[in-house]
Amino acid sequence: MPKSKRLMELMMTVNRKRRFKVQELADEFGVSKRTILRDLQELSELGVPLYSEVGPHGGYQVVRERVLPPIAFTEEEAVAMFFAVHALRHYSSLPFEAESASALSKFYLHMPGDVRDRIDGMKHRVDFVTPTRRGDAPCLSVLLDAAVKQRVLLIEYESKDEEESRRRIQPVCLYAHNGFWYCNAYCFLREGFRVFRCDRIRRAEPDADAKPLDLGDVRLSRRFAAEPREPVRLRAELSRAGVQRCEGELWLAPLLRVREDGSGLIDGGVPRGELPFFAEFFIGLGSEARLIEPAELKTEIRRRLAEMLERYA
Amino acid sequence: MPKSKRLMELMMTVNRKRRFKVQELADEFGVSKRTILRDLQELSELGVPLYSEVGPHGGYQVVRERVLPPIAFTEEEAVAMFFAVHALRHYSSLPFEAESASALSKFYLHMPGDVRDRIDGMKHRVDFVTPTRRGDAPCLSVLLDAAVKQRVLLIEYESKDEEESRRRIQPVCLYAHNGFWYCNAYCFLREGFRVFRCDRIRRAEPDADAKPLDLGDVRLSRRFAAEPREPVRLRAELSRAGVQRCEGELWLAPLLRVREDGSGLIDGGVPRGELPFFAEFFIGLGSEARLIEPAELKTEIRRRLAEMLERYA
DNA sequence: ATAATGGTGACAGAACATGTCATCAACCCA
DNA sequence: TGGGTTGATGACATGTTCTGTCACCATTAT
Repeated sequence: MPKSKRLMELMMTVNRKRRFKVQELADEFGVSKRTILRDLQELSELGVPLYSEVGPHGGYQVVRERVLPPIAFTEEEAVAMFFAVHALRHYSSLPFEAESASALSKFYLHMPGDVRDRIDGMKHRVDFVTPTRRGDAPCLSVLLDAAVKQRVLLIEYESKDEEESRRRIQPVCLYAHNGFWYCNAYCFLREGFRVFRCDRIRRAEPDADAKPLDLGDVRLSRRFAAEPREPVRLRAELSRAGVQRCEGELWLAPLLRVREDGSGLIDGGVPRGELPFFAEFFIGLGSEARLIEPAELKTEIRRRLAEMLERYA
Repeated sequence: MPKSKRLMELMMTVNRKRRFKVQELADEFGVSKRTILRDLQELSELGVPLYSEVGPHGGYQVVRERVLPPIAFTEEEAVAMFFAVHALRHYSSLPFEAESASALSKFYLHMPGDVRDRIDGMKHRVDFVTPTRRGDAPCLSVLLDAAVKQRVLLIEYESKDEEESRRRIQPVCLYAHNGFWYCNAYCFLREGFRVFRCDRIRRAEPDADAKPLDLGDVRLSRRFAAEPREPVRLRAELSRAGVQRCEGELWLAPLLRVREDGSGLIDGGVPRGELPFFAEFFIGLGSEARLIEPAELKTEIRRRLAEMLERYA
């Protein structure tokens, strides 16, 4: 086998088995220990973070992150990666922030000057508008990791009404909406699914003792929702423009039905406690929505409208 | 020079000068033509898209995109790239869509199985909510390109009121907001800066004849705005919650002032034609905003509130 | 102490890369 | 048409690099 190919395969092998001995690889590749040693040194020079210990039970290790074999990207692909990461820059906290930065700087370093200019030019010409929020969400990575691996976390949460509580949760998924990060999770304290705002989670750490539930295929599906307490049936007709505005609201998705002609309707149970919120929401929709029930929501809306009329008198 | 190094340098050289002859490179690297030919063949096999023509004035070319020298990424960096691109998936049209996809598939191919699993797991666990809109914006790449290079485009635009028009524009910047793409541009027809919704731009092609203006440092700055026709002074007080909601609205940014305590005010000129829109907006803000002037906006708001009261009676 | 492990240097021989040459095939231009 | 330019390919001797072997050192767990 030519040396170049061997180096590639060596890199892959080394990444697969994170610990190994020189003799092992020598046998595997059918070359001498000496050659493997020389190869490993070259890999080191190429950036693979190798670490070795002598003595019995010693051996080589790939330290920290494993490395992918070198990949040749086209300039356009590199630009696309810049674009994608650039698009997210308004999110104050993101998982993988450091990693994106280091990946981009690798691209940047290997790029000829004119492509750099192109990218620098683009940075000022394109943007994704997202409301910038003050709140940092320091625990995002922990939450995401727990969601992927389905582990239980012990968190300190400061809820809307500023009560602080400690509870065990098992994250299901994370989503960013309107500048905030939210986490859908099973809450062992409330014994049901709840949504947490990530910037209100002060601390989060894995709870190794707690047994995770089998949440099977509960995932990102938007139909995921807590069973409301004291449910009230909400029904409303939406014009086409009304549908468009409602489609942007994640929490509304389970209730929303869109007809072929673009109009639609809202139908489903909502917790009675949320009625004030819905009042505001329907006022915002103006004449794009026609509320059918519940009557008490109509009353609330009338009350607010009257109040506003007075303010604007 | 060892062969491996020579191949690297050859790749860079070949990328710099997009057209070259074998003899040139042979002289430059101090090896024979035969060797260069063999090397070029290897580069080809490594994925560099080379194309050659025989005969006088023939020679080699790097076809289509140029290729970066192979870069070794860590697994975490690859995952970060997946994350960034995944975040954008709800945008139905994006510049560099194809390129992102091909870059990701390169990462994916070179990844050991467990990382693939991790990424596949993550895909269902994290999301960025953006309203999905129906309208495609087929011309995004052209617009972005024109913005970066400051070229004039000839576009067919279908404005709100469904009039179709052809006009020359010089794009300044692009931004995505709330699921739609917008393009700030100087409009030669209206002789001023205008904002175009990209999905309403049916066609766009470079107009080589037209002389671009020197728009110098007009860039993404949010303060960029057309001088309103028939300006009317708009003033309003905002509570803290009101400020938070207004911060999400790009078009409002030039008028918005935030105080230290989190409250704020809106102050500035707006076109009279936009008043109906503002009426709706202020109704949506409910009691989080207190409108000071203009009086005619107050009247309009009262009218709408009364109308809604009637609807909800 | 002993054995297991990594690390280094020297050197002959094996494997590979290179240069030279010959030949062919397109293609342009006069 | 013919001569010049350029790429493409094969053969082979030669030169360079890579590899295996061996000898030896250093470190450390048992």
